[in-house]
Amino acid sequence: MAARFNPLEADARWQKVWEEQGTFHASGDGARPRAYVLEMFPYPSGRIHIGHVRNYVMGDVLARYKRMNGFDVLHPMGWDAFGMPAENAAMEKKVHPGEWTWSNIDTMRAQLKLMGLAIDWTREFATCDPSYYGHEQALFLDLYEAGLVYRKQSEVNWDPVDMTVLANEQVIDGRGWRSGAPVERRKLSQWFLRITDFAEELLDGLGRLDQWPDKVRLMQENWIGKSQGLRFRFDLASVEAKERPSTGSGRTEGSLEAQSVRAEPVEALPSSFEVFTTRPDTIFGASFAAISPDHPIALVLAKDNDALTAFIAECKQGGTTAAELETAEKKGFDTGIRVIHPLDPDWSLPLYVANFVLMDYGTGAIFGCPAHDQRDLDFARKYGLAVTRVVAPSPEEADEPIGDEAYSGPGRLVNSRFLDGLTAEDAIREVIARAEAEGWGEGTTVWRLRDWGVSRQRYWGTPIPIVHCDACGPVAVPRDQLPVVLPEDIDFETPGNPLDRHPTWSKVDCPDCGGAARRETDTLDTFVDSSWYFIRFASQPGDAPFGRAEAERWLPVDQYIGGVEHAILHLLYARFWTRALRRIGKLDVEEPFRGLFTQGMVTHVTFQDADGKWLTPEEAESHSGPVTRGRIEKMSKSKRNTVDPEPIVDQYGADAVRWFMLSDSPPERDLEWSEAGIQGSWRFVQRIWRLAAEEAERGTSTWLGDGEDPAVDRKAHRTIAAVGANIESLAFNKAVANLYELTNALEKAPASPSRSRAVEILIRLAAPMVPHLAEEAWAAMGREGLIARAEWPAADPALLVEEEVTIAVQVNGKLRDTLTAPKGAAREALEEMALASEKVARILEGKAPRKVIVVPDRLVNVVS
RNA sequence: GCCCCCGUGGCGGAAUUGGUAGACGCGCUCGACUCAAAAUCGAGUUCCGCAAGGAGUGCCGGUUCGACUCCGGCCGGGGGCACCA
Repeated sequence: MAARFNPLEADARWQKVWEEQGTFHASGDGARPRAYVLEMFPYPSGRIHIGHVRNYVMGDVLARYKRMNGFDVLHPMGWDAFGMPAENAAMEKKVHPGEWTWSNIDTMRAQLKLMGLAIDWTREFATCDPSYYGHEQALFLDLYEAGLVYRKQSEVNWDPVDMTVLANEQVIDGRGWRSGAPVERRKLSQWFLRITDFAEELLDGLGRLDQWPDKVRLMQENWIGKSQGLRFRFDLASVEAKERPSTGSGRTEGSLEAQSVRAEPVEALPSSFEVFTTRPDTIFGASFAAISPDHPIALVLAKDNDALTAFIAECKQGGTTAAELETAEKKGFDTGIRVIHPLDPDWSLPLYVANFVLMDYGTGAIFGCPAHDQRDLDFARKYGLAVTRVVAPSPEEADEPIGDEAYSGPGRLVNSRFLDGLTAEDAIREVIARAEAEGWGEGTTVWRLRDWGVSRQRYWGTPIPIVHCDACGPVAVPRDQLPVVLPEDIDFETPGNPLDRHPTWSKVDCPDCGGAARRETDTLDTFVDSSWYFIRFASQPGDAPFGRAEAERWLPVDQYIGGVEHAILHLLYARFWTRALRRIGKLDVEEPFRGLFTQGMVTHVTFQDADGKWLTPEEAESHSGPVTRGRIEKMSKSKRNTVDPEPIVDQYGADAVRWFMLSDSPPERDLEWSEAGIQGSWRFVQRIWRLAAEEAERGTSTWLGDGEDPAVDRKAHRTIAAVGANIESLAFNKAVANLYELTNALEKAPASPSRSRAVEILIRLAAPMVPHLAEEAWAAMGREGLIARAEWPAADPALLVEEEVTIAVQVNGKLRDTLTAPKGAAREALEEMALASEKVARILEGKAPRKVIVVPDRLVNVVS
């Protein structure tokens, strides 16, 4: 038997055996319980980097562990293959996005296979394949027919020079990334999915996802953003230099819906509009009302008001991101109109158009209470509006002036007429009750969540299966004409969507009337692709997106693993899509992912030369000029600090790389890459090998040694329990430490049958992490079959029980001594032993302790 | 700006979730083996101190017999913010 494990030879050999034997095929025959382990599928960006390896190795350990525990494991792999980088490559390298993508897939598949992942490759697919996206188009039409898809105007980033839509990522400091022109917001008619119809159940469902990290559930909860509040009506009081429309009525009591002017464009100025507030208690602190620049009233007023038109145009500058909108300077335009306070007909407030009021949230209109909202306060100070305190933490502070900071804390109402003295909560209820009784408003729920805009003005995505006909409007592409396939002959010479410019692709006959019509040239958001791929992995018939019964047997995914950066969008969209399929009767699965684990990034040092040019670590080492060692950052192509696993695997073998990825850093936290670590892992792989080789040479059928070694037995069985528990909770770094401890103990232990058994246990426990080594050792020790299919050892409960425990002896909470006691010793006995300690006696100086706290099997704390 | 997370030796981290802080690994030091090196093995390694002892989990304060753990306030770093995936 070789003195060293040689991965360069062994890795490929075992990978071939696994492949030939179909070791990792999910059978789905129902003979064993099922487990579905899934890592977020990769975008084929070029080559695998070490961050991918970390992600897939984690899932792999769990998948192999589950298989050893008797599960029929589904552990698939595919490619999230549509996206912008392929189009960028097309522009820069003059290569077709498809060609670029498929070639990346080939490279990355080969690289992943080098890692020895226990994947069922028979289920692999790429989302850019018509055999995938055609089914996606069918699902889109299902949702369309169910009324869950609609079209509306929505804003995009517009590059006025390149005349093209920009992704948020393509807007750098408010400018187009290629043209450098200041970006504007422009309205476009786009397709939306009604995720807001599911807001309540998506929020509700979070409560039952008990195998999700709390922080992800909290983030989704905040994202969905349920707010209770009051929606109420402001009547317009006067319109300066403008005749007020005489109508004013037409509304019926209590029917605010009929009165709503929220989204509908209007021709003439209405007599009233609605605002929404979560703080109706502060209504007597109101000092202004404000509407969004997109509000119908603003648009009507702008028709013959050039200054307002200019102001609205000014508000359109800049991109669409929340960060940009919210950090923009708060600006307002006084319309000259005044609105009547709902609780006092003699009190009127100025009406502003303000850039910070979002048309998408609530009613697109607000009332401002500067004393208790920081944004309103800033606005009031800027425009010289009144600031009246209406909530005070104590009666003495009722007239305490508000400085630069709004008061958002608790307290009771002041300066608020009939509300004075009430708590804020009671005042909220009181105002809502009064509004409802008097008919000027009603308590309501609003959501921060907006509908999901899925239109993208890009080529490399799933074509939206709709035809636009002048006579019939938007018409669904008939099912028998799916998939709508992307044209191959396209050009990326000019910016914008090549589908738009294609001479023939979009020209089709209307499926309804047969007249000349035009294909939708927008493609679907790539988040749609990733919202159902896990269903397709479970079941992939040729003639349907999935087979319902088969998919329902595998789903939900038992353990989903991926980057925390997907905590909101991808995970929320996938949850929505799954629920939408349930609602339309296609798939009876409530939640797609039962268990979720969000892992940290792999980081690495960065280097720059004197000119600020980024250098790879290798370049930095051999660079002639001065080199600055930069921050440790997330691996990215642009910072040139990515680490390609392939040369490292070539040098150390897959197992050392796998082991290193699992060591040290807790998986949910970032891991800093270092070569020093990988050498340690290499050494460990060899240490296990030496133990196995030694036992193999000794020959386990004729175990030598001087009999049993109970300490080794106990250590081995405690390790079984600990490693199992730690793998199940994905605490791989702790499982690694457990295996190090066992290895250390076995290296020191003299030969014995116990030790021989323990070495075999060690090999089995390590198998999910270092599978090639484990197979090699398994074979060398003369075991039958593959260790990949061997059983996980069972821990003997009798060997897990401790007989003696070390008790900490504290005086006033400080450790002064320790003592050894039998497990389960009585409190009195422990107290007596502790007080007998010389060290304790010395500190007590003969005085009697005031109190003694005993925690059985743990500690005694003497309080003096 | 808003939401979320993280902060422990020279470094990565552990601590049964309020009960002996620093398991395990990396690095380093000393020693063994070697002509030498690599590999391997042994001992040591939070800080101050010869020691006794003292200090110590980003900072300040609080709760508790007892706080890395809970609470309040700060500082620093990271992720997400709806067209990056």
